[in-house]
Amino acid sequence: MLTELSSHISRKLGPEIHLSDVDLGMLLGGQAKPVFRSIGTDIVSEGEHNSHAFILTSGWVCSYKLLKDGGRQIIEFHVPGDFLGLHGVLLKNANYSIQAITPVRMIAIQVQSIVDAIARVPPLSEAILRLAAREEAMVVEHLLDLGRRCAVVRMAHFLLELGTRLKMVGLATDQGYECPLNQYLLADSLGLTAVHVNRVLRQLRERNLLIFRDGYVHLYNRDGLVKLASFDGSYLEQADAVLH
Amino acid sequence: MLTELSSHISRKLGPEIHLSDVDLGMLLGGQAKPVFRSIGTDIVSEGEHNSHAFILTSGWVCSYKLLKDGGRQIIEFHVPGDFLGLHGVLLKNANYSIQAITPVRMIAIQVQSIVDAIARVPPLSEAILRLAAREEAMVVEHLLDLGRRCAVVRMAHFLLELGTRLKMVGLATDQGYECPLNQYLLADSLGLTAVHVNRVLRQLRERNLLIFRDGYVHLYNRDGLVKLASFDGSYLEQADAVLH
DNA sequence: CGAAACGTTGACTTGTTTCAATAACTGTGG
DNA sequence: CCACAGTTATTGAAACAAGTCAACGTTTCG
Repeated sequence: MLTELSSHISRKLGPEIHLSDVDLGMLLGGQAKPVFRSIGTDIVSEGEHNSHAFILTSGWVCSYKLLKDGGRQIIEFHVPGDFLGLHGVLLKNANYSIQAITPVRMIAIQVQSIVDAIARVPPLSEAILRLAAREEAMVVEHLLDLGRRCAVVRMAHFLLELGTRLKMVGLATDQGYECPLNQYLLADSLGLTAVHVNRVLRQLRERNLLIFRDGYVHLYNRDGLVKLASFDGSYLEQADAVLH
Repeated sequence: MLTELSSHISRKLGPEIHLSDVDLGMLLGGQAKPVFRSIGTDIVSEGEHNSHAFILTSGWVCSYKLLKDGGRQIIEFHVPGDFLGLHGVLLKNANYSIQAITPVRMIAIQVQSIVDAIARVPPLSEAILRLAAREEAMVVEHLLDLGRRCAVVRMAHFLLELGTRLKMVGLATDQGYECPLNQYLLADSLGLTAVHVNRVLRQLRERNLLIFRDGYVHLYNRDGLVKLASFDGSYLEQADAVLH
């Protein structure tokens, strides 16, 4: 049990921070419950306070907010290895929801374990702070997408970021990756309509940059995409670095 | 010295978390240096690692990112009482810059003090985690602005949020507040052009909702604005609440 | 087989940008 | 005290990106 968890956390925290099994035991409070959720299920609901955070071990989820007009904005997609729901623990009420978009397997971590661990295990408190910083760095990058990039560039940047994150956990290569997102999810994430997402994907295909078909993103011309999107993925890695 | 700092931190952390002067001393590592910056000066520069974080005691600053095409996206504006530059301390390299937009006075805090304090003072580590969570909540709200709201609603929501935050530190009333932002800064923040910002402000004025003139935001019809923008500022407050 | 979900395409509308010009205001040096 | 440059605000007209509405094709699954 600890071994599995250890591999996921270690992957996130990078080579410089090593948490002993004792530290992990502290985090878990002696129990690592695996939990399962089916497609469409809410893992965290906006407005509720949560008693658990999660480490995603398989499947994809998204964090999102609903708008008064019925619209939805997806904040981030999360892939295996990601730490979920910390905001629902740290804030009195979660300010956004998290939903499974494929069948999902996670490890649940009790709030009290987290609080105790932060207080008692210095390397862990640093590690969790860094996760929070990295999380914000990703949201900030997403914000740039919406504020200052046109739809085609936005899509290219988004799919490159996703590929980079998946590669970090062994779920992608430079050539491409499996991706369970449909055009409605992409639209909600990029602040576009599904119709326009379709047109944008066609454009990228016709320009021989990438092909997104049958749940697979094929990065046909990765260099061209990187150039088009001015993509620099260093913000994804630096959070795992040492403090000095 | 400690008294001044204490009032600012306490205001941020809310009534439920009390940091003793001993805790604050730990945070400061025995020295609270006041520092000053003039308009346009960068306080944190993207790509650099920082040795200090700051508490803003007077003036306004903004965090932003520059784009390859010369454009700029402002991530947040910060007002007195705000904690700045934590990302430049926690990450190996800051992933966005921070700049003074008025003359600014801050208190500098050494990295090592923060690290030590997190390790040694449990309530402080919780407090800083909450600040991080609140910070992300604000960025998330901003993301909604850009992704799913039209320009007029975006502006209304933005100015209401700003008013709410300023009121929390005694710099605004329900009627309005002093605001040193020009239309170029607003444009960079909202992902619009300055020209369109001008038109949007005119529209809000002609609808008798608010008047933004001569550095003062007059919330002429606050209820109308709240309705227009579906504004709910609870995400600004909840981060300061107790854990249970 | 039929229904539901997802993808694709076209025609039209709308919000926002771009370009351009002018006005008001601020601070500076002669 | 005025002339001047630099910054900010304002407005109009044309161009463009993305949204909306609508229809149809394709796949999946019970």
